[in-house]
Amino acid sequence: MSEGVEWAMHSCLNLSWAEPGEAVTARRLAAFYDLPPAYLNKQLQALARAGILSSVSGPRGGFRLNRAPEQISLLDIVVAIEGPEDAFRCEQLLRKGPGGSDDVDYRAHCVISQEMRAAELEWRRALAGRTLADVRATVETRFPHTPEATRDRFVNAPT
Amino acid sequence: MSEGVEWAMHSCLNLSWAEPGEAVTARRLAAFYDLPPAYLNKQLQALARAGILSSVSGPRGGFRLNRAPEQISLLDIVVAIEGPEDAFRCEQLLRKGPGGSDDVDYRAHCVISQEMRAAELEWRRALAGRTLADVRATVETRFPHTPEATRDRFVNAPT
DNA sequence: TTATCTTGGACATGTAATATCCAGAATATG
DNA sequence: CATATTCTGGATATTACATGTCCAAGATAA
Ligand code: SF4
Ligand code: SF4
Repeated sequence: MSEGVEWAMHSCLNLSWAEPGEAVTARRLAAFYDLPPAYLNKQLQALARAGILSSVSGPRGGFRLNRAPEQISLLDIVVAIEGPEDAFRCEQLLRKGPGGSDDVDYRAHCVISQEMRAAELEWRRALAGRTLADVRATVETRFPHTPEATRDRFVNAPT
Repeated sequence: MSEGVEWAMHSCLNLSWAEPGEAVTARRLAAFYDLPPAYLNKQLQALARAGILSSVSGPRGGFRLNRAPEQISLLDIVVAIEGPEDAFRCEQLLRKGPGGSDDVDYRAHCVISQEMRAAELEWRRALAGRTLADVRATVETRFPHTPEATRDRFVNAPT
């Protein structure tokens, strides 16, 4: 899994603590963890294309959450960055095996493929059941100062 | 996930149909799906190191299953090839965040990390619950000629 | 009008997966 | 014993992809 998923998770979480209606620059989000701004910007664009963030050009522009944190599942974020493909790659080996044919889609019949897909489905189900709001609530319970500290950092950006 | 997982799954499955006590050459296993023999050999070595296969040097040597198919879970195979690391990489971003410290292991505290780990645990649980014997039984039900065809291919190797 | 900021493409870099090769060790067979 | 076979493991090459940078164009607040 690409590192961008972790960046996206943290950026979305931080955005959920921004002042309502305020957009945050890619530069400021990157400065938060000393990440490469241009590259993080690409991840934010992907989140925007997925409808998780909305973007605003120009001065006072930046990114903000496009939905309520209750409506953003962790799976949404993962899929926005990683794409919808399964991690297990079925290259349809059976086509080259005995009695294999190019005309058959073995992904539909192959038992191995089905088992691997079933397992990934469990993974997706777990991620789909947790939202950004869940994560935010847990963090706020454990570290009550985090929302204020995050907003502070948005205002007094070091870079 | 690396392609070797798929190769390993198929090779273990094919080995489960070999004559009992008979070892199968890496070359023959590779010829099955026209895979690069030297590279597949590396995957088979990994399976052997993991105790899933046993290897025999010399003439009439090769690989065979080291345990009954009922004792080989799909997770065993995946871990043997991919390693035990989680797919989600926690780079401990919080260390560079506000109030971060190099002395703290944030993987233990971070909510994001915990959620991602919980999801992967579901994935592992699903894979650990299915064995090579399950897969083999399903294949034999759907395609009864497969065991015989596989043994045939072991004997009359094209390459 | 100007400075800011996103967009998206082009491009450079780095790293890991993929693939090949070879010398050495093990071993069945004659 | 001699030989052919096969695994072992390290070195190396190749390729694919993730990572990172840069720039020109468009949008917009002030
Ligand atoms: S058996 Fe399954 S995993 Fe293997 S090639 Fe066929 S569809 Fe793919
Ligand atoms: S919040 Fe979690 S995922 Fe992010 S850096 Fe900390 S431990 Fe890692």
